[in-house]
Amino acid sequence: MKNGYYIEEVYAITQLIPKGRVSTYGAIADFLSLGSARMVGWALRQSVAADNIPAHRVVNHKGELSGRNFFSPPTLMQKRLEAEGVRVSNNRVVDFERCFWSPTEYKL
DNA sequence: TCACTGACAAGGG
DNA sequence: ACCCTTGCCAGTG
Repeated sequence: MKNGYYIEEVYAITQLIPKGRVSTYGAIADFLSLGSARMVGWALRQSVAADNIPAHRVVNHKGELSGRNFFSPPTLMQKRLEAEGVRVSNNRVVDFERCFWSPTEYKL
C-alpha cells in the first residue's frame, strides 16, 4: 500500500481505530511505510478541521496526548477519549497497553 | 538552496 | 527506569 498521498491513507487508518481504543503515530507510520512518524502528526494536524476523523485516538508511543494543544479547547481530546471509555490521567492514557490498537490487527 | 521546525520513536548513557 | 541525543522527512521562510 504505497500511495503518493499518504495523508489520505493516514485519515483512512485513523478512521479504522475502534471506539474505546487508541493507536500511535509510529504504528500508523510503520503500517503505511512512511518512514517517519512525524508525517502522521502533520497529516492529523490538518484533520482537526475535518471533525469526521477521530484524531483524538492517536497518541504517542508513551500513551501521552501530545496533540491536545491542537484541539479547541485543548481539553477536548481528553474529553472525547473519556466519553469513549478511555481513561486519561495527567495527559496520559491509563492502561495504554490494553487500549492500544495496531492497524495490523485490522482483519476484515 | 539552506536551515529550522515539528501531534514521533529508538537507542545509548 | 529516566533523560538526552540522533534519525526521520515534509513544510515553511
